[in-house]
Amino acid sequence: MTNSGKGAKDTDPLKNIVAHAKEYGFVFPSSEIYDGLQAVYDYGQNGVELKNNLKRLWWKSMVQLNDNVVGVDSAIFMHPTIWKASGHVDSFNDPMIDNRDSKKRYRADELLEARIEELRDAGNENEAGELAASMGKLLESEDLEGVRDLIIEQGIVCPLSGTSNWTEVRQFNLMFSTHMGSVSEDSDKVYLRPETAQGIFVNYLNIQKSGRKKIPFGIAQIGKAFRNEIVARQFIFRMREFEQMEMQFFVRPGTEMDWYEAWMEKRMNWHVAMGISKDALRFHKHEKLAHYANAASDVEYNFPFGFKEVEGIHSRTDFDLKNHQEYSRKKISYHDPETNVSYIPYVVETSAGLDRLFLMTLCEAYTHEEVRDGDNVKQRTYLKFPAFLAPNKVAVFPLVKKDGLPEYARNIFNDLKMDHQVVYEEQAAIGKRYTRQDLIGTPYCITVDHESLENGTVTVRERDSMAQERIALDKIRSYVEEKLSDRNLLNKI
RNA sequence: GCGAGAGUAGCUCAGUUGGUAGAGCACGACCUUGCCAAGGUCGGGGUCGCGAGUUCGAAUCUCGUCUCUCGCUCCA
Repeated sequence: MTNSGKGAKDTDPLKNIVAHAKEYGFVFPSSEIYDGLQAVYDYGQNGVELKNNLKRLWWKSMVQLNDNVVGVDSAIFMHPTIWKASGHVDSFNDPMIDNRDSKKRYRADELLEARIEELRDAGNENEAGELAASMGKLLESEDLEGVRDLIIEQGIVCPLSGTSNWTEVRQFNLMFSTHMGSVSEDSDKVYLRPETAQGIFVNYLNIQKSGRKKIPFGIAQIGKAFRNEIVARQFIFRMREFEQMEMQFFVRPGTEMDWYEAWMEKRMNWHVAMGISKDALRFHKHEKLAHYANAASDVEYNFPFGFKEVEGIHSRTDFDLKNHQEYSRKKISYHDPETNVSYIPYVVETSAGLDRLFLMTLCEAYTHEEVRDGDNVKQRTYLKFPAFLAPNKVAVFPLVKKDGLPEYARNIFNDLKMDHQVVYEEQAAIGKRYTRQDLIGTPYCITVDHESLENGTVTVRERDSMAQERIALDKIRSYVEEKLSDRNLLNKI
């Protein structure tokens, strides 16, 4: 059935995955009955389970299994000055203007800057100064119409089309803002955080002191962040509201490159442990570094639309803590008992996009293959999640809906659901029920048949191989426990 | 935001030159079968993305609008 329909659907794997995600309760467009909201998505009944499992395994790997990493959960609203200290206020606000003929978009201030440079080169120092002054004034007062008038007045043309057929100037503010308090005034303006990292930095002192942490140590956080992207596309890859899983590791200056390398390796191992094939993963080293970093690499996954970033490992130096010390005027230095020296710690960050990990997991799991059944060739679609990530761990079926099999199966279901996310189903033929579970990636199906009533055994059917084995009733709980364990995998990271 | 394409049932799609909607699958009930989506009977579900206009009459023509896809653009 998946192969019917338009050719375009078959040649675009992402389309199949998006359709599958919606049809089987993983991801829905937000507010869909109101025609949706661009670049916002909701996680459905199966999606939320998968997402929670990813969070749990990240947290376990980062916090529970690292003696020197602790967690935090900071608020989304933060003091507005934090975003000045972090550099977001300056670099997330740009006035943009489009040329209608070339369809090219430019930063309005950069067009004027270029003009000022021209004037300077031509020796018109006075004119250049005047222009710079009026531009500064207009930008300061956010007079965007004035900026446009100035561009036209200066006869600035698009280098491509050579025309001055400009649209109006629009302010692209990548941070969402709202007002705190019921009276809207500029002084009450607060932002929805564009990253979770700052919530860690501003709590550094609290945690270091209350937890008596010694460097090196890390603080981990999972939480929502918001960016008003100009264009948000590619399903849940780039959303306006997204969830980050970040860890900031505080180290002695000069040791940051060792930690940077160590965390790169650890994080890559984690992705592999989550069932992602090594061939589909790679590091991308940043050549052009952001203002805060002295080294940066991305973990990239080979999505249907190419290798794209899923996690960044950045050496952030002391940029953030130093700026917070300056803006807050609170001393943020650490006295190192080993070296007897005080310093502002350096930071190595691991920053994963949870929604991107979700999409990566889904892409990796989505399997469509042809299965021989005698002379027939059948299509089979299933989600090959590792068992510990699957939304539902086990499905319990009675082979038929009579002869006391449903009651027997329900007892097993009621027992297993105390420890795991388990589903029970008795509708439709057994084969159809197996297929339904394949489509949402349930790794094990337990079926109660007539033999169960006689000798107290049930069949366990494994999703990928479709192979069945008989298990005694009193062994089921430990059997499932062992199959779902992440112990051996996380141990190796 | 610009350009191009698209929007009919949960999904995939029909719907002929305008005459107020169909199929398959899915879903529900009952019967039958009983280990890999394929039996039978019956049934629920759509103001054809939304809003105007033309017309006696619009899923179909026109305009606007929203959403999606692709390409530009942007991307800590």
